[in-house]
Amino acid sequence: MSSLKEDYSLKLETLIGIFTVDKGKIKILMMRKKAEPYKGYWILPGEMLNIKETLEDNITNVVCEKLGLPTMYIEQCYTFSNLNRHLEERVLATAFIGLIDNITLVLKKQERDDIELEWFDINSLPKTGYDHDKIIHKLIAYFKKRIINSNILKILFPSDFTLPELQKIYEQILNVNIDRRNFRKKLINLGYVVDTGDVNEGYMGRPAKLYRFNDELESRNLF
Amino acid sequence: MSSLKEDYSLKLETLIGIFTVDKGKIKILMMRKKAEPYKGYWILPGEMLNIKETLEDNITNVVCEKLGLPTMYIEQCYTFSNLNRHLEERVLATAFIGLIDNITLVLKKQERDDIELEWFDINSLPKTGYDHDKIIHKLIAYFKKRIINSNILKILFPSDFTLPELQKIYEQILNVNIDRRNFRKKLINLGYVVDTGDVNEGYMGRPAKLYRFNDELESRNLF
DNA sequence: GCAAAAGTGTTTTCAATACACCCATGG
DNA sequence: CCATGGGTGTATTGAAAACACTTTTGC
Repeated sequence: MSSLKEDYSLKLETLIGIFTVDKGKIKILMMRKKAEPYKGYWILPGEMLNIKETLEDNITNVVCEKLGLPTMYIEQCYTFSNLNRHLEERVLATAFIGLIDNITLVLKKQERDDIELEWFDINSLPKTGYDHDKIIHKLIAYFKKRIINSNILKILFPSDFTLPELQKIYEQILNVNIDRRNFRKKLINLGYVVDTGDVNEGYMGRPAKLYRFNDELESRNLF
Repeated sequence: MSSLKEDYSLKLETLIGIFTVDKGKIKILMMRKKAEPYKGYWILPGEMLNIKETLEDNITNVVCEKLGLPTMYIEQCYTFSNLNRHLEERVLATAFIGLIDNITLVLKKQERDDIELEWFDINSLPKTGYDHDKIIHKLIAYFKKRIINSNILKILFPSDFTLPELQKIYEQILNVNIDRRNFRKKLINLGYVVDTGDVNEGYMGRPAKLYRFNDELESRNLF
């Protein structure tokens, strides 16, 4: 009977794909594994779930304590339960996405010696350990879907972004080209973005006007 | 050290909210609990996850073996990890939605003595055990969101449904009234539904034409 | 013939699309 | 002055929304 009871005893880890936007590119944060197995491979940050904490507390702790990042917007995405995820024991994984804007990220920047972190463009991912490749792709698909059918893009674009920047992100996510004039017309005429009156100087070409999202508008699908 | 190891050992159960549409109403299947705790209360069907199975295998098994229902469309929704979900031990729960059309359901109908099942209108739910009330509401919200931004409504409406039926579901989900003429125009003109040529006789009033979804059309948000 | 429920058409408004030239800055 | 990148306007098409009367059946 005690072996039967043992049959229901599992381990569960958390994993998080943290996304940001930098110079028109969507990036995800990965961590380099320092020990075997998969030494030198890149993995998603995460931690084994302790019996005394919730998944959400655990992942918040991973973000703030382990990674040294600011508190950020987090959503649960999926729980992976393949039998052979880990080599020695049965470990399930609940995966999250986290969103942080690049400005906050740079302000908070604090290097840590004990972990090696790097931001990868979601179109050129490194060699990953475990089943993280599969998980990352699910997280990216989830991220894209959420950008399209919610207004969480606001989180990645705090005040003072340019419309060409925003357009690049939509083009990557929808995998289409958008006409610049029609894009501007849509966002401005429908009241989604508001001109701040400032411009983005110091780059090549004509300076771009800076905008912010209009928080008073209810969310709806733009594309 | 062995107590530290114990700290990461958890139990995880599956739960499923099975949805169907019957006479223009959205229903969810619940099970009456036969033993303490929460004896006599209604709960979502589910099962403790065994160390040797995946979540998906487990929940498929719950549907087919435990409930005696046909194989159906299932999606994972969320993993709940509150500390006090169960009274005695720590049990997490991964919740799923299942969709089945009423025709298939009636054909497969097989009564079982050992479990008491009942379909509840999602607007008049019974008294539930554990934290299932919270879980059901999350499942309903997820279900509604998926109906809106995917084409899974097709699963609930196999060939030969009427447009007034379909409209009622949209009205419940969107919580708005839709003009009958505009509704028909949209679905028919955009090619989403196809007239089968048959009509729905034997009810009060003028018989309704029967339609089926056009499978060749790619999914998009209709509302 | 009446109650119940379903079917139908027109007009107006607004968003979607397609498309080409000018403007402001840095070097 | 030129290269780079950003900003702007118009015309056409198609869908969204508003709106009231007629048709078919069961009883």
